[in-house]
Amino acid sequence: MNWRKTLSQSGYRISKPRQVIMEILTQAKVPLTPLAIYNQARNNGRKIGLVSVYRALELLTSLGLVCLVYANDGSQGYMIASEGHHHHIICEVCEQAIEFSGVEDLEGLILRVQQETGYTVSDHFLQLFGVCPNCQKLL
Amino acid sequence: MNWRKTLSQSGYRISKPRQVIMEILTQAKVPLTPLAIYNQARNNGRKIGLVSVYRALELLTSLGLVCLVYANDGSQGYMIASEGHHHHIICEVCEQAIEFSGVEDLEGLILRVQQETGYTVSDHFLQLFGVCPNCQKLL
DNA sequence: TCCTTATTGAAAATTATTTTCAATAAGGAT
DNA sequence: ATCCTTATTGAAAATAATTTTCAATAAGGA
Repeated sequence: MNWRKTLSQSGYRISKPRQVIMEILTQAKVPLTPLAIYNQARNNGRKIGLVSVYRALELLTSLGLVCLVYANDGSQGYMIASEGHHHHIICEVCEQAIEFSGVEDLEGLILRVQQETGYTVSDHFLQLFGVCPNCQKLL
Repeated sequence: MNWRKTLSQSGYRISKPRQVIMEILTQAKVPLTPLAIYNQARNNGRKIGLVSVYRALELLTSLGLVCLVYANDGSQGYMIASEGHHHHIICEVCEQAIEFSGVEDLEGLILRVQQETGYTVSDHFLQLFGVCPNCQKLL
């Protein structure tokens, strides 16, 4: 299902700022902050307000169309999200981030932690950090 | 190695604010924001500045004595860290967070992702979310 | 095309974080 | 124990990030 349908079917409108933001995030290679998205839109001649960026990101994230990733230093950025549960691996040199899937690989760990801690586990967040193929060549 | 030694051996002083912060974090059950730490110190009659809290947290985190965890909503808090690499599981009801270890369980996943993506993986961040034993009873 | 109302965006308000700098205190040297 | 050096503190100011407010706009069903 594409993001336009997801928005409509949830009762939200396909507004200009939302379109611009989805376009930018779709093409982005690295996670972007709200301000970065705003600046990029401006540079492309698309006039949108920073407030709308904040609001749209909140909405899009809640719908699972966009997701928040964390740099190793704790700073945050937004990326486009594909359907289903994914994780990200981020290059520590160029920041380029890509998705990977693999919830199954965590099953064992989750079961063990549930037994050891008594917690029930309902969700998880995993991110890998490393060096992307391109930056490996340059080093 | 205790935190005092870690600080000294790295050339840092055991100052009052750092002691207060380590005390508070050691006793804390939930991750605390800089402001929360500051307020708690104040309430206990320990007069420290908020700026020092920010500075100390940055230092302590860089030394691995304290670590940053993320709530499911993206908000951040600090927790005491034990030695070695650990992960956290956070209760979505009461926010209580505890550590668990288990880097080994990720080996397989990491190897697979390295092959699939071409990235080399050097670090990772994992957090689980769920309900703690106590909150399970109350539900 | 009209009409309803979700959404926008500018400005103001609030909150979070960082910088500056003189005063203080940690801890090695004496 | 006291002195001395300098890392560290904390108040205030500066900056940055985020949220609120509200009148104007525009999305999309009728």
